[in-house]
Formats: sequence, C-alpha cells, structure tokens
Amino acid sequence: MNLKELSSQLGLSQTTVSRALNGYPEVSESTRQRVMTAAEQFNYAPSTRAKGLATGKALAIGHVIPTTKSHEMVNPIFADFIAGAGEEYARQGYEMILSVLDNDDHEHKVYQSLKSRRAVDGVVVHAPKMDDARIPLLTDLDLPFVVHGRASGVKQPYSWLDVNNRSAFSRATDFLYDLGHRRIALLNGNEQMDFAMRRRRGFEDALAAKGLTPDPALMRSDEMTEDFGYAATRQMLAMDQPPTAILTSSMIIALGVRRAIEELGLKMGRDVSIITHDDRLSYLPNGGDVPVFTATRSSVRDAGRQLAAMLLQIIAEPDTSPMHTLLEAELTVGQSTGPAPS
Amino acid sequence: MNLKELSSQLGLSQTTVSRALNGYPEVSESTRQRVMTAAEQFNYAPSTRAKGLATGKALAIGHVIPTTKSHEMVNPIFADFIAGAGEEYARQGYEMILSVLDNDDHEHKVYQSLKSRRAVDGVVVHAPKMDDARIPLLTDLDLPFVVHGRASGVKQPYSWLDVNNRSAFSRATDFLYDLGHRRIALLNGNEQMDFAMRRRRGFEDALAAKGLTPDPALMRSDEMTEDFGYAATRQMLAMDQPPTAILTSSMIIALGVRRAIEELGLKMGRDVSIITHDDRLSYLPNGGDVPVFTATRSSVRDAGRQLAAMLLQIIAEPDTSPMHTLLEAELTVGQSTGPAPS
DNA sequence: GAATCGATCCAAAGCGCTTTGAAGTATCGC
DNA sequence: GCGATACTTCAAAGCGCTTTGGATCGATTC
Repeated sequence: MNLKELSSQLGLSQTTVSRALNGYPEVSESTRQRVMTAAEQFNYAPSTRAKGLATGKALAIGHVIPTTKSHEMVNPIFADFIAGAGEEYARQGYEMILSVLDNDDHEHKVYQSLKSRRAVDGVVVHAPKMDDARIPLLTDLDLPFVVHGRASGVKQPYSWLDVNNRSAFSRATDFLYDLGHRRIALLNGNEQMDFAMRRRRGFEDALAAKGLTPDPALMRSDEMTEDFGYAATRQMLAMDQPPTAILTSSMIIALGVRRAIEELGLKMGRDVSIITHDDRLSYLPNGGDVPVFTATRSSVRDAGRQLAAMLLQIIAEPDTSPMHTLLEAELTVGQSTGPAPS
Repeated sequence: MNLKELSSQLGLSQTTVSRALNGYPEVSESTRQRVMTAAEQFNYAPSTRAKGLATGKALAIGHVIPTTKSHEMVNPIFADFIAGAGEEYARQGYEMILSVLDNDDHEHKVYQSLKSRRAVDGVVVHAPKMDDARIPLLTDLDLPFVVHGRASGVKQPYSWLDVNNRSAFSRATDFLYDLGHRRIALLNGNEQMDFAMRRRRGFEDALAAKGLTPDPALMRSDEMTEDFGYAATRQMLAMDQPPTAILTSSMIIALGVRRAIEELGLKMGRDVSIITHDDRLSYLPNGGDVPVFTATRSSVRDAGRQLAAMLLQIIAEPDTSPMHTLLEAELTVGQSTGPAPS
C-alpha cells in the first residue's frame, strides 16, 4: 500500500492524505480522522526512503562501533548504551544505523561515506581518545555529532555528554583515604581512552591533595577484562607492601580482583577494599538492594538516552551552540570497603 | 555532490555515469576510469535513499533487539553478534538498522512498521522462544528473515542458524560422567528461551543414557548473571549431597560459580568441576592459550557473520528453500575439570 | 447581490537515483 | 563509398513522497 493507492481508496488527493497524516492544519478534523483510520486499517506508513528523499532528511542516526585493535574487542557497555539511545530515537521517529569498524585505518572513510551517501542526519562518537581525530573530521564534514565522553586536547568546540570521571575517582580515593587506606591501587582501562586518563588524574589529584605520591607500581591500565583484574591483583598482593585498597574502572575488572582476593583466603572489605566504577550494565548487576561493591555508578543506558536526545535537538536546531552535559556519578557504599587493616 | 553535478562536471549524461559506477558493460573502460576517478575526487557516492527508491530495495537489514521484561536486560552476546553481522553487511554494501524493543507487547508492531515503511530488506530474529510468534508473523508479512537459534514447536519452515546446544551439553555431561561425576548440576538460562531448553534436554538425555535420573534440586534456570551463579552454587554446595560438578550456560554464570567455590575454600577442578558454555565474547576471554574453564565453545561473532551471509543470500534469491546451519560447539578442556573426588 | 474570506482540497514539480528505448559514431567488409 | 555492426552515449520516465501555488466552494460582509 502506498500513498497513491491509499488516497485513491479514500477519494482524496495525495496532498490531502499526506497533510492529514503529517498533522498539517489545512485539513479538516473529520477528513484527518478518516485518513488516519484508513491508514491504520491498511497498515499504511510512508516509505522512509521516499520521505527522506522528499524532505532531504535521512531520519536516521549513525553509530560507528569501534573495536579495539588488539583483540577485536567490542566494548561491553555498548549494548546498554545503544538500548538507551534506541529508546529515544524510536520516540522521535528516527532510525538507528550501525556501522562496525573492522579496521581503524579506514575510520574516516566510514564517516565520509555516511556523509556522502546522505545516510544519516548525525552520528554519535563513541569511546573518544585524547586528541581524537574524529572530531575535526566530523566538523569538517559538517555532519552533526555528539561525543560520548570528551577528548582532551581537541581545541575546537563540540557537543558532548560525559560522566565526571575525574571527580568520581577522586571522591572514591578520598573515601578510601578517610577509611585509613594509604596504599591504594588503580586498575584502569586503556589510557589512550580519554575516560581512563581522567580517572587516573582524579585518583592522582586526590592522593596529592593528601600529600601522598602515587606509586607507579600500584597503577595498571589495560583492556578491562576479568583476567586483567585477577592477574594484576595477584601480583600486587604479592608485593612487599601490598595495597590495602584497589580502585577499578569496571565491574568486570572488579570481579577478577575479588577472585584474586578470595583465592588468597582474604576477605574483601576487611583485608582489601575495592571500589569500582559501575556502568549499571543490565547483565552485570551490582547485587540487589544492598550493593556488593562500593561503586561510583552512573547508568550508561541513561547516558545513551540523554545523548540521543541531545543529538536530535542539535539536528533540529543546527545553529545552537555546542551543548555539554556532565553527569555526576553517585558513590554508593557496598560491602567491598572497610577500614584499612592496621 | 550529486549525480547531476558529477555528470555535468564530466560532460556525460547521468545514465552513463550511473552505469559506469555500477559496473555495467555498456560503458567503455576509459570512461569508466574517468568517472571513477572523478567520483573519488569529489567524494561522490549515490544517495542511499534515492538509490533505494529507484531500485525498490532498502539495502538495509533490521535487527530488533529484545530486552527481557524482568530487568530490561540486554543480552550480552548481542554486541559481539552484531559486530560479526556488521562485517558481512559492510562487505556487501548493506546497512544495519537497529530497533530496540522497549515493550514486548508491541513486538509485532515493530516488524509491521519495518515492513510497511519499507525500511529493510530483511530482518534477523534474535533469541527465539519456544513457539515463537515472530516466525508466523514474519512469514505472513512476507519479510525475509533468518532466526538466530531455533523455535521448537513452530511447524512452518524457516531459515535458521544455530549451535547444536543439545549435543554440546550432552557431550559436556558425558565428559563429566567419564571423570566419575555422578551428581552434576545445571545452571541454565531462562528456559523460555529455546536454547536453554535444548541444553537441558542434552543434559538430561546424557544422564538418562547412563542410567541416571536428573535431580530437580540440581537444576536451576534464570537470567544469566554472576550473582545467579554464585547464589545457586552456594545453595547447592550446602546440600546434604552436594554436586561434584556444575554445568553452566554462560561464562558470566561460571564466574559466579567459581567465586562460590573458592569462597568456601574449595578448589575448582579438584573439589568441584565446572564446564561452561563459552560464546567467546570478546570482553570475557576464557584465559589465554590454556583455557581457564573447560567449555563448550562457539563464537557468537562468527555466528553473526554466517547468519548475515545467509540472510543476504536469501534476499538475493528469494525462491530458494529455507536454509539451515547447525554449528557444532567444540569441547575445549581447561583447568576447571578433574576427576570426581572420592 | 457582488466581493471577500477562510476552509478545503488539488495538480504538478521536484528530491536523486536507475533503467528503458533510442540515437549517435566509429569501424568493418565488400 | 555504403550499409551493417558493434560500441557508446543519451533523454526521459518512474520510484513514493512532500510541498508550492493555485482552484473551488460555501459562508460572511457591506
């Protein structure tokens, strides 16, 4: 069923039917009702492509999924983020289109192609690195975009939504300090990633503010796997002066840390404290009512929702100045922290 | 830059340029080269929408992401599956479009809408349940589709790609039996899911073949979280006759199982054996060269790739009969299994 | 009762591409 | 040198929608 057929069914012109469907005022309420009912009945909906062609809008947003070079790893927060963004797109009648990046070298090609094929009205930039090249690229291409995170070192203005990683990790560090911990370890994500760098800075600044010097031996950064958490913790706990608390960048790392601790017959929260960042991934819940891990938490799904809304607004009003949203993570106390053992 | 501009730049008709770009033989090799070079130079690529309108194809595949009702949970295998499928789509010039399902009630609306807006040429059905209603629906809608998994109870023919869950779990059970284990537990996914039901069947059949009766007290099924694995294991190990081996449906569950075991001061592979199914999720690697867990493994990313290829083929040749691919999981022996303690 | 006006509705152009049917231009054999 | 035979190239229609610039018509105004 297409517009032509529907309108001849109704004995109306295509113009009128189109207007009725799109809520224009030049149509009487009674015909609008008649049209709506018929559309419903015949399962008519305008062809996205034709509509896009006619209006010049793609009615779609692009997400280019980066996979880390080393292990073709897809960031696990991705699924939840997308779920959040998808809700917002659906509400506003937008499509979400995904491109998977198999090879970082051709990154700019993907955006270029999205642009020249006029496939999307805007894109979301995931996992920004420091000095991320995508930002100038997209600015050049004149393709609206919003960054999930920030990219230190980029001079030009751009819109972003980020969690206040610095303050979250600095608060977590303070919290541990106040519990008496002095040797605190940091198991961070890959520090090319901007978020990881900010977390480290928050950690270091907090220590410095207390007059402590960060010990490089207690700081690791790598892909955020369970194994990484486990191996790093085993190693650190075998040191002469092992840490009494560990700060980690993800729940998955924290699971590994906990395993290492328990394997040594130690008790988490008594012998070694853990604070983790918790993105509230749906399949990695942090306990029920009482959190297992003390955590700096911020829902990545919610971030997806907000970021999508921001992008759609930028597309609707292209001349507004760049928008920024800084979400504060909340520090929720669970069972994984306690006073430093004396 | 559009076709018109490009062709007038070149002093050729739109027809010729279009044909040159699409590899038709009616164009001399020299003009084709000239056209290609110019297209490259001006970053010209045909508008997806216009092309789609003209050809009647959407050049896009839809994925409708289910979220489980209970916890708005996004299946964690999803990201890797998508990554695999995306590679194949990209190779063949297709777009991947995602719709997130916020509410199961409107499931059929989403497909209906995809169809009537002519937004996609086909869809992938994720996470089939028994008697899954989507299969008759899509057949009715005449929208090409391929199912990732199977749906027991559906009579009509349809194309699918699945892992042989039954045989994987039956082999795993045999393996444990041969190591001397007699009390084997099963921590399964939600058994509305078809895959979970097949795994249970494989498990039960293998036991029955050895003359054992499955003990309901040793079988749980729930959302596949770390907590579930932990709690169920704690409970079972506190029984009068605790299991000596545990079979789990996912790596995440297995992490919880391991934690429970180690927390009790027991050693995995000596006191309690574990076999898990491993989807080879990129961010949950099962150890390095030597797997940590003995596992039935099958790459979900690879499944995504193959399934995408299958769907594209069905779209290209609509009259072929339904296609089926049954992947066999491999049983890789790690450090989590050993002889039953006597 | 003619002129005006608001409320409805319509025909046709245009969005950027593919594709059909036809035409132009060398090249060839005799 | 002429028709025939490839080779190339083109003009125009059509895909399904939106939107511009009228047209129509009954109601209102003076």
